[in-house]
Formats: sequence, C-alpha cells, structure tokens
Amino acid sequence: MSSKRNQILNAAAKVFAANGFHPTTIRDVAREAGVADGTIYNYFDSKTALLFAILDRMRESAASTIDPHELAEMDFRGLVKLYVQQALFVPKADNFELFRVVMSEILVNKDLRSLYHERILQPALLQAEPLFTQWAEQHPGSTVDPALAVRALSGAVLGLIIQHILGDELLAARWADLPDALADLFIHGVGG
Amino acid sequence: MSSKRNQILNAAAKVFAANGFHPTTIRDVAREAGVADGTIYNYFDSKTALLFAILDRMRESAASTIDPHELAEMDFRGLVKLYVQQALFVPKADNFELFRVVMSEILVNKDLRSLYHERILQPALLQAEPLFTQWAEQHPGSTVDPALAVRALSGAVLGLIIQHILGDELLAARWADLPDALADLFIHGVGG
Amino acid sequence: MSSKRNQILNAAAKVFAANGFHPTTIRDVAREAGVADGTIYNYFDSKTALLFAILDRMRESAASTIDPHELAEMDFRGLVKLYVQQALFVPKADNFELFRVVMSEILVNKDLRSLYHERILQPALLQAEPLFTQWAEQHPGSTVDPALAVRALSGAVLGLIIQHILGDELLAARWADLPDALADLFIHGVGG
Amino acid sequence: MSSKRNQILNAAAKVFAANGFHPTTIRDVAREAGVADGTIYNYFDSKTALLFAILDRMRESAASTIDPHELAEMDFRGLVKLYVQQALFVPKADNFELFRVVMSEILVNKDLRSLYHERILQPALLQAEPLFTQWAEQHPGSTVDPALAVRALSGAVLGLIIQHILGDELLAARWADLPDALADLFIHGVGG
DNA sequence: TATGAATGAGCTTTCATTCAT
DNA sequence: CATGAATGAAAGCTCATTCAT
Repeated sequence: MSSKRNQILNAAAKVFAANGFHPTTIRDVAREAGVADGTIYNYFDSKTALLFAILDRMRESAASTIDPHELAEMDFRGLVKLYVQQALFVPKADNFELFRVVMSEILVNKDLRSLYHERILQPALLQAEPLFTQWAEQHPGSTVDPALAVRALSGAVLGLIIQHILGDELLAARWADLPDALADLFIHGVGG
Repeated sequence: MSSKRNQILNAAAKVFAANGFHPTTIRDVAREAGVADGTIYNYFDSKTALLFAILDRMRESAASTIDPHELAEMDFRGLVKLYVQQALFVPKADNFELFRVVMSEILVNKDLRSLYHERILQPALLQAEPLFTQWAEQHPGSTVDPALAVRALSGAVLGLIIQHILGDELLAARWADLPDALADLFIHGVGG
Repeated sequence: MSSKRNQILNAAAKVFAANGFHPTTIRDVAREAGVADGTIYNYFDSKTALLFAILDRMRESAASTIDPHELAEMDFRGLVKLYVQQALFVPKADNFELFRVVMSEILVNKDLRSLYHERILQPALLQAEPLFTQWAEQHPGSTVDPALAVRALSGAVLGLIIQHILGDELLAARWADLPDALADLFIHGVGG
Repeated sequence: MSSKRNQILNAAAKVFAANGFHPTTIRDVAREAGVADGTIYNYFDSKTALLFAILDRMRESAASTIDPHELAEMDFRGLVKLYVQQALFVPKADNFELFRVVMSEILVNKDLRSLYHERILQPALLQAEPLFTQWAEQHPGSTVDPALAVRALSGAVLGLIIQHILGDELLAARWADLPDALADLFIHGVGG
C-alpha cells in the first residue's frame, strides 16, 4: 500500500530533520515508522532514495500551494510578494530543519542536485521569467536583464533562508517583514 | 613547522573539494599531503578540525582581500559592486567546489555553523550596515530598513552562488555580468 | 536465539583464555564462533561486555555446584574441605587459564571488580560467615575473629591459585592434597 | 646517569599506579618524568621493560626491609607475624595501586610472571621453608606438610591483599589486626 | 509482504617506537 | 645524550543492505 510508503516517508522526514541525514540510521527510520528495517527496502531502494522521495514531496507541495485564480488578478508587486512569502514560509514549518538537512545533501550529491535543479528551481524560474520579461517591456527604464533579475530574487530568498539557518537573529525577529521589504527593494531598490 | 600544517591543510582542501568531506578518508588526505596517517593528528585534533581550519583560512582570505584605501574613495554603488564581486569571484577560484563541500557541512554541523556565522557572516554584515544606514539617511525616499537591505544583498549573493552550484547554466554564462546587474538592481530595483 | 549468544560466549572464553583479553581481537572471537564480526555486537555491547558475561557465567556455575542436601549433613571440617575443593578445582578445569585472564582484568577494571566482589566474593563470604561464627561460639578457646578467619581461608584459596598460576611446581604436584591440608591447617594450625 | 633512570622509573610507577599499565602512554611517563618521549628509550628497551624494572625495584625493597639481627632473636610466632606484617603493609604504601597494576600484568605476561616467581616468590618460600620444617620437627603433633603450610600462609597474605583490592570493607577496617590474627590462626587454627 | 538476524567492508584514531638533528 | 616529529599498523565498532523464514 501507498499508506505504508507514506508512513515511512513521514518518519524519515522527521528523523532526518531532527538528526541529519548521515547520523540517522535506517533503524532510526524504521523505529519511528513502526516497521522493521527490512521493510523499508520493500518501498525504497536505498537510504538515499528516501531523500529523493522527500525532495519529490517537497516539489509537490511547493507546486500545489499556489492558486491559479488568485495569480491572475494580481499585480506585479503582489506576485513578487506572494512568491517571497511562499518561499520563505513554507519551509519554515519545521523551522527549516528539513530544508537544512536536504540542502546539505543536495550540495554534495550530484543526482540530488540535478533533481532539485530540474524539478524545483528551474521550473520556478521558467514560470517566473515571462512575468519579468513582460514587466521589463512595460518599464523601458529598467536596465536589468529579466533573467538575472529573477535569479537575483530567488537567490535572495534562498540566501535569506540560509542566513536564518546560520543563526542571524535579526532575520529571525524580522522574518514577517521580509515579503514586503523584499518586494519593495526588488522593485524600487534602496533609492538613489 | 607550520609548513607541514599548511601542507596538510592544502591537501585536505583539495581532496575535500574533489570528493566531499565524508567520502574522503584521513588516508586520502595523508596520501595527498605525502605524510603518514598519524602525522595529521600531530597537527589537527580530528578530521572535523581540518574542516574548521579550512573555514578559518577562508575567513582570513576573505578579510584580507579588500584594500582600505580603495574603499575610502568609492561611492555607494562602487562599494556594493565591489562587495558582490569579491563574494562572487573569490570562492569561484576552484569553481565553488570547496565552498560547496564546506557549506554542506556548515548546514549540518552546529559548531561549524556558529564559526561561520560569528567569524564571517556577522562581521561582514556589521561592517556593511553603517554604510547602508548612512545611505538611507541621505535618501529619505527609501522605505526599506537598512538592516534588511544588507541581508537581502548578502543573501542574494549567497543564493546566486548556490544556484550556480545547482547547475543553472544561464548564471554560469552570465556570471561576469552579475556585479553590475546586482548593483543596479539593488539601488534602483526593476523599476516601477 | 540464546544459542548463538552462548556460541559467541564459549568462543570468547576460549580465545581469551588462550591469548589474553587485550591481545584477542573481536575478529578472533568471531572466527572462533563462526560468525561475522558485526554479529557479536547483536548480542553484546562491547568487547568488555563479553568479559562481563563470562564472569557472570562463572558466578552461575560457582553457585550451582554445591548441593544443599550434602551440606546439611556435613561437619565443620567437611564443609571447609568442600569449600576449598570447589574453589581450587572448579577453575582448574582449563588449568586456570580463563581465571588468570579474567582476574587480570578484574584487577584493572573497576566495574568488573565491583561485579566480582558483589556477585561472587561477598555472597560467598556472607554465606560462610555464620558457620564460622557458630563454630567460634561452640569453641570458646578460639581467639580468632570469625570474620577474619573466613577471609583468611578464602584468601588462602585465592592466593594458592595465584601461586599456582605463577608457576610454583610444588603446588602443581601437590594440588590434590590441598583440600585436606588446608582444612587441617585451618582448624588446628601448625601446632604450638 | 642513573639518576635520570630513576627519575623515569619513579614517574612510570606513579602514572602506572594511577592509570594502569595499558592506559598509560609513554608520553604520560615522559611528561611526568619531565623528559622527552625518546629519552625513555635511552634507558629502557620498551614500555614493558619499565614494568620489569619496577618489579625489580619491588624485589629490592622487599628484600631489604628485613633486618637480620631482629630475625635471629625472634620466636616462630614473631617471625610469622613479621612476615605477614611486611607483606601486608609494604605494598599498602600507595593503597596497593601499584601492586594491583603490576599483578594484573603479571597474570598475563609470561616473562613478568617468571620474573616475579623466580625472584620474589620462590626465594621467599625457600627462605621460609626451613623455619617451618624445623618447627614441624619440634612439634610432632602437626600433621601438615611444611611446604604446603608456607604456601598456605603466603597464599593467605596474597589473597587478603587481593580481597582488599576487590573492595572488601571489613578487611579495610581491620587491616591492622591481620598480622596478629593471621599468626594466631596459622599456629593454632580456629580450634577444634 | 514483513521481519530482523547476519553480514563484513570500512574508517577514525591511538601510540609504541624510531631516528635525524 | 636529548629531543619530538614522523611513522603506520592495528582494532573496535557502525550500519546499509540482504535474505531466509
């Protein structure tokens, strides 16, 4: 059944988030899931496959959270803010613990990296880029290449999450202000 | 002698960058350094201590690259661009391989994380913040909190590096354009 | 199953007795037991735990060798002789090899020492002391404190075993005479 | 110089007694002695050689403590008591710590065992045996073989020390009573 | 399908000993 | 003689994975 697969996946996400990927043993996952060690291998090829599946589930949840209806009626600033909001608050659910662990492995595992890039990051960029191009066309004053602008925005979001993880207390305190601040900054700059 | 310490550290940086931290064995480091396994422990307490030392050397090189004379004569845009340039190109020396491996461990090792935050990130933010505050005072139109603005900028830089590592080909192709693009974007926004 | 645990324990006792505790590797034990190295750790926490288990088995066998029925019908000399006999001949089964190795570790390992004292020596003393006290009350001429007398007797037995281990050839030749000789000596002294 | 040899030997005895033989490293000994690691090997062939030398020094001190003049004027009981006293109190100087560690190694190291037997135990037995034989001839009622009697006595002393080491609190409390008690017990028995 | 005992490769670290200085 | 850096073999233990039941 798929329910047991999910049961195992939930357990894996929980213990990976709590203890990290490498320190966590298959036995830890099995205990948490309430199954035997061997059972895990009936649903997943390897310990790493668990991580792939977790990443895949992240993709699904990331994709599904945005309601197409709302999007259509939003202005550019609203879209930027919404994107920032989604990106900053969805992985915050467990205080970035799972994100932290998964990102650590992504940086070091080539296949995981490809998966993340092709399935999550790239699609997000491709989806957003037309909006920026369109915006650029409507604002001829802007000299910044839309392709770089999108990446700067997604990079800022990613980098802010990492800085939060690293322990920046000001970010922790002001997290809720970021969507607006980032949207303003991105559209108007600091001025000058 | 300190030369042997450096010899070991260089070897460690090389093989860590090539194979990752965990997959690399002490024997790999020793072979690369041309010393016996045990010799490494005459200079470092543990395998992890090697990583700490590598991070510390990163800190030193990061701190030493900026010339105070140049800084004094620069305008705000020049400073922003210089910062971006430094941050984007210094770790690019080995195509981010070492940065990638170290960052992976940082995300997962609390002590390493603290070291990075306290010795590298925090000092950089504290150094830059006054410039942004001063700039904000001179440009009353700006509504963005300087503290968040600095973090957005450093976050963008960090996030762009990671997106590059993840395999974004457009970033790889346009890397040289980023300092100017980011400086413009940061100061003027995409317009609107 | 508990049979595999015993299989490992027997193997450990054998190779420890033959080669000593420290010189014996886990691999030696595993080979002798016909299992993989890791299997040992499914049954015992550590190499030292093997020694604890061996000592515990000694305790069991020491406790079980005495038949309560016989005891009730014996006179004091018979009891003393029986005790001496048990103590001198039970560990002689493998020519004191295992006793030698275990005692060596006992002297140096605090936990093992406590275990031996609390589970083997102390109980034996507590069991014997009443007999000596009773005997002392029936023989008012005796000036020796029963508590010291028991310890002198058990000490003599222990010391004789060690002297045998050390290589005293006369003891080796006359081992069979000891129970009687010691019983006589203990009750009547050398005379005077 | 022989003074440095002694300096090293004292250091070794101290740290061996404190930490045990195997847990103690050559570096520990060197630090305690205030010399370099390598220096130790100018005076001793190996770590084990240190233990041999320590045992040899024990032999010297054991042999030198008895004053021949006193001996000649003593009666049998006095001699027995003196022997017990010497044997029980000389190694108590450091609460048996060194004795404990050395005895542990003796049990496990064949050469050390031979040395102890041939140089310490055997000579003591050979020295004492004539006295017992003579005593036996003067007391025809005694049925105990003098050779076994000496060994029972030395065994009792050895065994009592070990029982003390094992943690017998009654022995610790009554240690001072042992010479008299043991002498009485040995000569008269518990009565009957 | 579920189990969990068995596997055994693999790794970090220690430390007695050597020897060039 | 003294030094102490260098050596490198050696070993306990872990854990992902397998497979007979």
